[in-house]
Amino acid sequence: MDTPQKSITQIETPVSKSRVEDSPVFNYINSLSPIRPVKSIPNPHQFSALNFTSPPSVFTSPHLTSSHKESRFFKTHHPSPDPTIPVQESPDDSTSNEGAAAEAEVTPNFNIDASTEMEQPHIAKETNLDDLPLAVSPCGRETTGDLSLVPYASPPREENGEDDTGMEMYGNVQGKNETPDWDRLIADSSEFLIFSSPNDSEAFRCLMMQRASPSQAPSVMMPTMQPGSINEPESSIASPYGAVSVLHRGIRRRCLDFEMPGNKQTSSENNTSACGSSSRCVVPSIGLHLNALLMSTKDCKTNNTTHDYSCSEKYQVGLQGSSSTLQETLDQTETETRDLEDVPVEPTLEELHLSSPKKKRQLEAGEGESCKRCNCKKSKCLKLYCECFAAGVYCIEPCSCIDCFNKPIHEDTVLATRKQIESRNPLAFAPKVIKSSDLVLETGDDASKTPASARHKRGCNCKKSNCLKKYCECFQGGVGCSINCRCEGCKNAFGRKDGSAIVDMEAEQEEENETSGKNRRAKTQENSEVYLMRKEESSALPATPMSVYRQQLVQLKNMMPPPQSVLGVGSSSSGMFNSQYTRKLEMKSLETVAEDGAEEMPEILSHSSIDNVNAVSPNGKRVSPPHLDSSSSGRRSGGRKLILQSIPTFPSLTPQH
DNA sequence: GAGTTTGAAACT
DNA sequence: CAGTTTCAAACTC
Repeated sequence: MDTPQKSITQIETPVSKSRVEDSPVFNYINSLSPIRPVKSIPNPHQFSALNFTSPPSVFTSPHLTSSHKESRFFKTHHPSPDPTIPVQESPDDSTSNEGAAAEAEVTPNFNIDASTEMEQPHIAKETNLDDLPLAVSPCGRETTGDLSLVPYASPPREENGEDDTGMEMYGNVQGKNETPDWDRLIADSSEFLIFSSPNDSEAFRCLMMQRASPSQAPSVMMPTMQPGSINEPESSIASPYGAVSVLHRGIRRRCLDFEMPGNKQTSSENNTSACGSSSRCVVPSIGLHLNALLMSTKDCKTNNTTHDYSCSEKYQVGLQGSSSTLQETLDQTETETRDLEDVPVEPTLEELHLSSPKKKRQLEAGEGESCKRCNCKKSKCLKLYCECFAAGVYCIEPCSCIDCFNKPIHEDTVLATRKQIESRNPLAFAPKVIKSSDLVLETGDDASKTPASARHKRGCNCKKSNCLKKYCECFQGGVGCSINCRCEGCKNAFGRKDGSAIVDMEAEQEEENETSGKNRRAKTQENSEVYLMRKEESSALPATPMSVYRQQLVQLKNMMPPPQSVLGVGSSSSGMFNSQYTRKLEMKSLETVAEDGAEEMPEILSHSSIDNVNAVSPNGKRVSPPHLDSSSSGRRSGGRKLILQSIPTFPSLTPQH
């Protein structure tokens, strides 16, 4: 509004002056004076570009650092939004209409430029700012690299707007209005700033776009979003920054992605629909999604109407963003995969979620007892003795614990205790079962040498159970014993310490011999479950959530779904992923990827290779290719194949629907 | 459901 | 790091 007036005035002014003074010199001067700004403008643009490339101090300060580093925690997101908002708001405030218009105008130009630079022309089609750069996002992961950058974002704009259109515009403006240009410039600059500094904004938007796409968003978004109703503001705000983090880290990205979309576009829809329709309202919270998931799945199942929400809310302890992410990712992935593949994989969800021993127990006990949980009496549920606590979940009604402090009410205590425990043992809450590839990286080759690809983190110490009962964590986790184990008389059906085959017939026979008919039968089931669990776990741990979950889903689908579900002992822990642990895994995964040359293939392969002892190289470094495994063990072959298939499909997951 | 067994977690 | 104690799950009856 102001700008037009100003421009008019300015334009007129020179004329009036010229009339008054008539002297050509004055005219020139006057004319020049207005021109100056115009000329200056181009410079400023460049300047701005430069400045923007390196996030301007003003803008930068707010979003910048925190976003990346804190990406894990949703909380982090909060700060970010503020910066962006103010920037955008400022223009809007001054000229709400103009600001919007300016953005709209800018974007198109930007799009064009972006398209050229970004290489994605189609993006331009999308009118929304978010869409433009983000459109690139489809790239999703790769986007990170591309988007990365601040530099990128800023320059394009400058070039685009300023060089071609921008200059022209300004030129035109000069003729018409000078001031308006400034306003635009400011607005543009603000936008630039926003985009550039956070870069993520683009990525974020990409994510948003992908997720947001009406078709997709709902399913995926739902879980995260729902809680959003409560957290909406946060999520929405956080999203952008989250996006950044997301870009950098797959897991978080997705989380962020999911969040993001919900926030912006579908938030309203999703929120309502999600929360309302899907019972699941996962608390945005932070962590302990596993439980939430578990709870949600089970409890929800038991009580359809029920509030997953309550469950999730109750149960999830905001321990770690990463973990939460995983969980969310799982849910989302599941939903997505379902949608995509149309295969009814209901069991999958359960299975996935059931990873924790508790769940197993629950299942074993019967679904009626679905909520059965810990029974702590002296630990106050603040020690790893407590399965709930160990799983990062709050205790709930079904728990028969006494003097329980593992409740939302005592969140502070829980977190503090958790921290303490983590300080003592950073991996205390990490999944107990780790896939061999990871182990290889971590421990060296030993682990890999052992029969199963997945291994217990620390190894068991069984002396009387022969690693044939759930007393044994390895057995419970469905993984074979490894060199790390100090067990005596190991007869682990999934793989002996000495390296015997995992689920070999021999092992089964031995088990059979040892166990009575009933027990045997139960065991076989158990084993199968454990087996599946183990796979899931092993895969899940290191791999990015998406890939893992995908694999799991595929496996589950293909593999005859065990009656109940695979309870992943490790899964519980997996839910707990520590940030550190997650980092490690990520790092490892990256390494593996580098080796293999494929991003997620390595992980998958490793997972697939679980069964093959032989597959593992003597060094234990790399696992043999999946096909070998398939040939080796008939049972799993299906799973492996599936896994392989899953890999390719993986990428598609995000965007679809 | 009570009691026993077991091995991890915690402590020293 | 090793030994001991504590703890709660797993198991048995």
